[in-house]
Amino acid sequence: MADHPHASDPQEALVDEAVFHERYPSRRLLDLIANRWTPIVLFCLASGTHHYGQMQRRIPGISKKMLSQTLRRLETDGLVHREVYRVVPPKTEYELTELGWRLHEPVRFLCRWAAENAEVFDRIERNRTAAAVSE
Amino acid sequence: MADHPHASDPQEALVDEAVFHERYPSRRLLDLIANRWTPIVLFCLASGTHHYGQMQRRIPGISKKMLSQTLRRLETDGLVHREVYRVVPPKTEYELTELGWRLHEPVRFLCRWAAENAEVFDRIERNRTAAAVSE
DNA sequence: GGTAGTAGTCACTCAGAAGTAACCTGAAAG
DNA sequence: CTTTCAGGTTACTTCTGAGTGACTACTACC
Repeated sequence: MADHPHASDPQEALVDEAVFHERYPSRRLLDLIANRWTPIVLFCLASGTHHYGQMQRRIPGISKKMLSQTLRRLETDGLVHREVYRVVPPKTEYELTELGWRLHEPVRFLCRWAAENAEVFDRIERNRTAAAVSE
Repeated sequence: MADHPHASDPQEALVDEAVFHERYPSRRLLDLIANRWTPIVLFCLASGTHHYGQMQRRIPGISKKMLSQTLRRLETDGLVHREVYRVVPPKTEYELTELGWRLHEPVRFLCRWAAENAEVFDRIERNRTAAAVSE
C-alpha cells in the first residue's frame, strides 16, 4: 500500500470509506461476532440461563477451552453475566445481560436472512466448484 | 426466536444447535463476510463499477495483494464480474453481479444496525477497559 | 483408597489470515 | 535508456484463532 490514498475521484461521495474503519461501528460489530463460537453461544444463552456443562452438551463440537474463552470474553465485555455458586460439585450460571440481548438482535437477523436466502450460498458453492474444476 | 425451520419441542427448540454448523446458512454467511476486506469491497462496488486502482485509492489501508485476493475470491464465487480491457496501460473493471447485490443486503443491514447502535460498542469498550484496569 | 461429578486452566501445536516488499508486463513519453 | 501508468503476482514473515490433551480443586459416596 505504498500509494497515495487520496486522489480526488468523481464518485468519491458515494462510498464513505470510513464505514469499515477499525473504530467504526460496522467493523466493531464484525470483530465481535465474526468468530467460530460467539454467535452460537449468544444464541444458546438467548434461550435462557445455562450452566457450563449444559452449554457444552448443547453446542456440539465446542471444547472446554473454547467455551470458557468465549464466555470469559463475553463476560468482560459485559454481554454475559456469570454467577458462581460455591457448592460441591461446583455450579456456575451464565445469562445474557441487557447488553447481550442487544447484540443478539443482529445475530438473529443474520441467521434469519441466511436461512431465507440459503439458495444464494448454494449458487456460490456451485460457482466455486465450477471454477475449481475448470482450472 | 422460533425462527428455525425444524422447531418442534418448545423447550429444546429455542436453540437449535445446528444453526451454526458448518453447512448451515448462518455460518456460511459469516464465513463469507467475516474478514477484513470483503465487506468494504462489496460496499465500494455497491456504489458502482470501479477500476482496480480506483478501488485501491478509495479503500484506505488495503494493499494490492489483499485487493486482488479479495476480488479474486468474489469473482470465483460469482459475486463480482471482472472485465479486462487489453489496452495499454491495462484497464480492468469490476462490478457486482446480481448475486453480489444479494449479499450486499445483509452487509448493509449490519452497517446500519451498528451505526444506529453505536453506543452498544462504546459500552462494551468501557466494560473491557474497566476489566483490564481492575486485574 | 479410589472414583465420580462440575467447572475449569495450562502448555503445546497448527493453519490460515493478513501485511510487506520486490518484481513483472508492454507501450509510450521524456 | 529510463520512467510512467495500470494491474497485477510472488516470496517471505508475522500474528492470531482454534484445537488437543493433560491436569487441577473440592467433596461425597462406595
